[in-house]
Amino acid sequence: MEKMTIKDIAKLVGVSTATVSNYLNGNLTKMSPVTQRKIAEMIRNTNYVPSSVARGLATNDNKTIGVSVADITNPFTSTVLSGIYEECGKHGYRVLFTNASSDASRETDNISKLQNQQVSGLIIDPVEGDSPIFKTITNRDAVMIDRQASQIKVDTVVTDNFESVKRFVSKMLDEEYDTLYYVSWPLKNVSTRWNRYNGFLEATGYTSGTHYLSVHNTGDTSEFVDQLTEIMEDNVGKKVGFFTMNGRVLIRLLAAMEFLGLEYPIDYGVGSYEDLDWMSIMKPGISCIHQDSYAIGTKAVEILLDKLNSKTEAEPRLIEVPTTEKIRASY
Amino acid sequence: MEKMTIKDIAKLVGVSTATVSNYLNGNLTKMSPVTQRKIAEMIRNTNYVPSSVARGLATNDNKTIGVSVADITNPFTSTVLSGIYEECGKHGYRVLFTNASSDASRETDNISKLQNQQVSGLIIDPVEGDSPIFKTITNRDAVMIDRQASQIKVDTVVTDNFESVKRFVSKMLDEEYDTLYYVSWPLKNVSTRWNRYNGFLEATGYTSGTHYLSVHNTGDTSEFVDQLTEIMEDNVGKKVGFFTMNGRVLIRLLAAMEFLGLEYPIDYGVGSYEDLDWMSIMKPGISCIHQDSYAIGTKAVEILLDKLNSKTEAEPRLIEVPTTEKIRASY
DNA sequence: CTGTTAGCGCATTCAG
DNA sequence: CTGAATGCGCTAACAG
Repeated sequence: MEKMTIKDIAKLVGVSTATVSNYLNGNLTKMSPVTQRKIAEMIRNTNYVPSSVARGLATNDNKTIGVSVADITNPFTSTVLSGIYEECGKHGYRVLFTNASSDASRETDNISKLQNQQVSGLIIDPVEGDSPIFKTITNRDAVMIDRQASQIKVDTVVTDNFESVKRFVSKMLDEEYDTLYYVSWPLKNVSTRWNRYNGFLEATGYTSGTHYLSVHNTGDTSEFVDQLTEIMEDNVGKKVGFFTMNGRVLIRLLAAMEFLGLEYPIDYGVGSYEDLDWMSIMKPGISCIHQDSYAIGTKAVEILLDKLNSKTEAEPRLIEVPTTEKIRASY
Repeated sequence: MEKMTIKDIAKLVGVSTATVSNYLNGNLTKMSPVTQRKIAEMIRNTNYVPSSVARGLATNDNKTIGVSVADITNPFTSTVLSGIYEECGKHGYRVLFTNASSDASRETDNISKLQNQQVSGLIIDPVEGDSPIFKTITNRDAVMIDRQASQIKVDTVVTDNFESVKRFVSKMLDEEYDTLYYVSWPLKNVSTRWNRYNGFLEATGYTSGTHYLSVHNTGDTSEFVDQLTEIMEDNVGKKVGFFTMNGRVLIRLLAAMEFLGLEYPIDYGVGSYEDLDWMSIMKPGISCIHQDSYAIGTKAVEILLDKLNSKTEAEPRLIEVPTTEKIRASY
């Protein structure tokens, strides 16, 4: 059973390759119903499948969208990817996957490679808000997700960071905390971290730069523990709470607190962005903000394919996907 | 700046396309050093990048490996994928991603699509141990990971399931448990679940079919809670322990126990397969088996590319990646 | 309604 | 050491 080509089935049916090609592309008006039927049957019998590679060469559009993610290991990201894949499948697109492992230079590399593979479109989950490579992408064939560039040059799909944190932290405030802290990876140039921080500031009224605590995602957390110690000492007798900007940061906080012999919700209160499965079985459960990662993926694809089909370049938009709250008992 | 082709740079340099092609493919002996230099320079100046699509058509090998995963949302799987991507990149292969969302028919679909996209090779993380589509894949261009087929027809890379569970459970036994239970998703035809169960049986000496508890990964867990209740009632005054076959199952168990008002390690002991970041911050920390998911990914790619390059079909092998133990205080 | 033909960008003989 | 010619599988005018 050799690999069939369009020529083979044309010969078998007794028509030209052009006719078969037309059939494959749905130009049914260009041939008689009999021919259609004969071609259809022959294709079924031979299990013929057109070569997407050849088609890609001929049409200069190989129906694949390239995805660059910052870190596939992040549970948020894998859910987004599943959304992307699902939506692409619905529209007959494949997905070419790349992962930067949180390394900006890897990302640059990945994106330029994707561009050179002549993908139809690009979906980028950026490592940081800025990168020279971003200058090379256009709003005609790309969309960004999760994190927004400092300058929005292409459509960007993010979760509702600012407002949802503002709302959530306001609720924490209702519990009469004396003081609240925002805990995050180093803010750097990452929009999600900043937007959540700003939502936090808006709710609390604190001034920027204060009530902010950063952890490094690398091994050593002694510095972080020291800062925490100081904060807790400064606030003896007061009610102090923390808002962590994602699940992994929350883990750092909890580990550090455990190390200090402190327990929530007694010694401190805590709430977090991101809703991970294990948060519900903590004792007590972690109150958090649930984001619809899957929808971010599907939405991004929808927008992208829309653009690809209507070759008109529009103004870049910022789409915010709403969140929900899971109130449990951690604060 | 139009898209350059091999013809363009051939013309610019003043040689034929064949020479440029030879240069691109490292056949440097076929041209003078001067020509090499001129071509090299021209390529640099024009930012020329050969079209992988065209090359794919011409060579009938488009340097992409297709990946079919059972569920990208599984933390295990995303780490594996990152390993796959990394190793592929090192060897100049791209990765075409597909996800079955734990649906066997989606998987069949995905794999047959990948086959029709003329990928160079296939890596499959199967939904179940058996599927008609597996008959269509050969050991020349595919490897399976994580779960093994009931009949090993292609090289398969898995974690050391049986032995590591056997060892781990033996240690639990040293703590003088009166009785131990294995908790799992329904065993079905999934090798990882069975192999871990068999390791459990080997260590405990129980007979197959006993001391086994299954949870469904769908919403309702009332049945599971009932079984648990019964077990705990049957064993009042005795020391009872549980081994969960992965992190998500552990979560179900913990949630159910919480519902019953029971606490580890007091009312029961627990250990688990899989080492997830949150397990260390549970109180007390969860003792578990740590598997090297990343290595599974890289290993799979290594084996696959090996096969692709040495077109000789060998006997399918089963490769087991070793695990390590994280002993904390949950039993 | 159907067939001819010329590419798409590159690799690969085979001559020179 | 170099180039002309041919083909990979398919699409897209353009004729008929």
